[in-house]
Amino acid sequence: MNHGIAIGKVSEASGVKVPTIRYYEQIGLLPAPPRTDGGRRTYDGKDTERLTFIRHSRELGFDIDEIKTLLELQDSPDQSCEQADGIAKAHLVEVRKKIASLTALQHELERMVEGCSHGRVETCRVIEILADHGKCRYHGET
Amino acid sequence: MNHGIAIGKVSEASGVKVPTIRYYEQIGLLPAPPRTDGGRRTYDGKDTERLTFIRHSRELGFDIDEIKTLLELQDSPDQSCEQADGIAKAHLVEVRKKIASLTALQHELERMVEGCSHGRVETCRVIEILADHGKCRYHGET
DNA sequence: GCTTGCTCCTATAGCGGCTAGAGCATGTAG
DNA sequence: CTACATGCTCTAGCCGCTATAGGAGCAAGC
Repeated sequence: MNHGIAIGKVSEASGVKVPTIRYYEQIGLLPAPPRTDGGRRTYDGKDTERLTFIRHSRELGFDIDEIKTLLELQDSPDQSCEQADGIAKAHLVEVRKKIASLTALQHELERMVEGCSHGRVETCRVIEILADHGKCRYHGET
Repeated sequence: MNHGIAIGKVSEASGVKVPTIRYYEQIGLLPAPPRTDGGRRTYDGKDTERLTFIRHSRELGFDIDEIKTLLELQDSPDQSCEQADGIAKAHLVEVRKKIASLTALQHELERMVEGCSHGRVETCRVIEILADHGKCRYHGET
């Protein structure tokens, strides 16, 4: 009888790399699964789902702590989804901020690159703007 | 006679924190300055400029290796600025990619949040999409 | 001179989220 | 039975800092 999915299979099915799965177990994001007599981890379908949830959440930029909360919420379906909503909304705000900041950064880089004389470093717009903060229009965060 | 600027002053002038300055020295981004008899670092105007250059470059998202190259270029003004140009251009490409990815992410998050019934977790769109990758339209990187 | 209190010093460890490598044990196909 | 893939643990490394501990230096006021 072959009960339980090996870590490699669960990795393939979920898209989470093997060492990352072990890391998630270590930090308590994924429960420690039962082991075979030989000491190998054996997973089931629930674990695969959980890992897929985690991977997807990470792709969407949620950090581990947020994912922990989201997973706990998923486990109690009768609770209000206010908290999940809140996490997503807060994250959306952060993403919008980052886009705004990166867009300003993009414009500044364009200005640098376009203004470049393609000559000697002495007259290079790129170096010039980096050296003199006053010549730069970007004052945000990356 | 008080020759040399103390690390605190250079920090204030450049906007780079004191431990970060020491860190930059450690990794060879900033040359080790002379010391007082008591063993304190003494900087000059050039160092302040260099640190400002570094800070500004970091704000624009360049990594330490790129900054090393840019600083070397700045020190040899007669060279062609092709390389500086290249670094800036490559970085611009990365920034544009990131913006595109974050914009897709933003839309997906909006869809999640807007679709939320604000009821129980069981019917929560946020949790639902995270659990089922197929329901998500975002398939990029953050 | 002496004390107060600020700045500075080194050295080490930690952050997040993994990833890589060493050196073994186990499971499986031919 | 043997080869080889896959698994195991443990440790260290990545980036760019930041924080903490435990001291030493130095200027100003008394």
